[in-house]
Amino acid sequence: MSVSRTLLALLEPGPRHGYDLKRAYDEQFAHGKQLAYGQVYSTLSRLLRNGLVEEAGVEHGAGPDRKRYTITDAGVTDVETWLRTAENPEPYLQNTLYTKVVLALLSGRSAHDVLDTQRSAHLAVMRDLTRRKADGDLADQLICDHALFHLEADLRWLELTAARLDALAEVVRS
Amino acid sequence: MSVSRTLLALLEPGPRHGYDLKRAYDEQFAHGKQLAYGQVYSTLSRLLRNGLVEEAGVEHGAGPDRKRYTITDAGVTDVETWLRTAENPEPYLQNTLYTKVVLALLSGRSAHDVLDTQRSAHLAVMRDLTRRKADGDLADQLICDHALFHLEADLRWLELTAARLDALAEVVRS
DNA sequence: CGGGTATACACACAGTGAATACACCGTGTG
DNA sequence: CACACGGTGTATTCACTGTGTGTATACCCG
Repeated sequence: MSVSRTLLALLEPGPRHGYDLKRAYDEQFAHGKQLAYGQVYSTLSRLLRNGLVEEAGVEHGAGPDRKRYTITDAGVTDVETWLRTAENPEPYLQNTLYTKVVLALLSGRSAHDVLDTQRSAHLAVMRDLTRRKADGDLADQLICDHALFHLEADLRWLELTAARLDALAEVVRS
Repeated sequence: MSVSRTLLALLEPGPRHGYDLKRAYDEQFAHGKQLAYGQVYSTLSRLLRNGLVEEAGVEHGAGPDRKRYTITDAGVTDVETWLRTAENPEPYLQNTLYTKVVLALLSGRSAHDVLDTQRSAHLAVMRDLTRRKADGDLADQLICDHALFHLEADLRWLELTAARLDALAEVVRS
C-alpha cells in the first residue's frame, strides 16, 4: 500500500513531526487498521536516509520535544511520479483463494469446503460493510464500495470455480 | 500470499529439497512471477526454526548434494488450520487507488488524471488477460478470470469515484 | 502518580541478488 | 584417442533491503 509514499505526501503541504503524521494518516486512511507509531518512525528514518525528507529543527513546547520533518525536492518529485504512474495490477494473478483450492485438491482435502468457508466469510463481511456504508460519509462510502465490489468479484469467482472443481482437479494433478 | 504456507503444503505429500520445491511452486502458482531461489531457502530456514519442517538427511547423487526436508506434525496441523480458515478480506479496505485520489485532492493535483491513468492501465491489462485466457488451460482460465473480475471491480469503482470527485474533495478537506 | 504526547530501538518476516559449488556434456585441440 | 575447456543445469548460502511490530523510555501536566 506504500505507507512510505503516503506519509511523504502528507508531508508535502508543510513540515510535521512523526506523532502528528501518524494521526493525519489515521484520520484519512486507517479504515479499521491504524498505523503503529513504530512504523511511522522507522519509515521516516528511511525517508531521511534516502534524502526524501530532512529534519527541520526540534520544537520545544508543551510535552516532549518534537522533531519536525520537511519534504525535500527529491521527495516532491517522488510523490509527483508516484501519483502520475498507474498501479501495476499484476498482483491479482497471485491470489490466495486459488492457491488454497489447488492445495486442497492436491492434498486430497475438500476444495468445496474451502470455497464454502470463504463464501460465508465474504457474505458476513459484506453485510457488515453495507451497514458501515449507510452510516458513513462519502469517503467511507467510497471505501466500502471498493471493498464490496471486490468481495462481489471474489464471490463470482468462488461460484465459477465451484462449478469447475472436478475439471480443475484433473488439470492440477497432471 | 503466504508463500511459506504454500511451500509447507507442497511438502505434505512427501519429503523434498528446496530446488525441487521451487519448481513445484512455479509450476502451479507462478503466473508470470517465479519464486526466487533465495526466498525458498530463507523460508525453509524459518519453517525449520519454527518446527514446522525437519531436515531428513542429505541425498547424494548426480549433481550437488540435496537437503531433504520433511513436514512435521505441527506443520500438518498448521496447513490444516490454514486451509480450514477463511482469508480475512479486510485488506480490501486499505486500497492504493483511494489513497492516491485523496492525496491528489489534498495536494491540489488532478484526481481525474489519477483515475484516467489507472483506467487506461487496467483496460490494457484486461485485453492482455483476455488473450491469455483464450490460450490457457482451465487453471489459467480461472486465474485470469479472478484477475479480470477484480479489474472490472476496480473499473466500476473508478467510474463511481470520478462521478463523485467534487463532493469527495470537500469531505477530505474537512 | 496516571495519562496523553513523542521518540527510539531491537526484532521478525519477506524478498532480492550475487556468489559458490558440483556434475554432466559437447567440442576443439594436440 | 585423451583431455582440458567452458557452458548448462542443479543446489544451496549469504549479506542485505524493506516493511512492520512491540516494547521501552522520557517528558509534561493536572
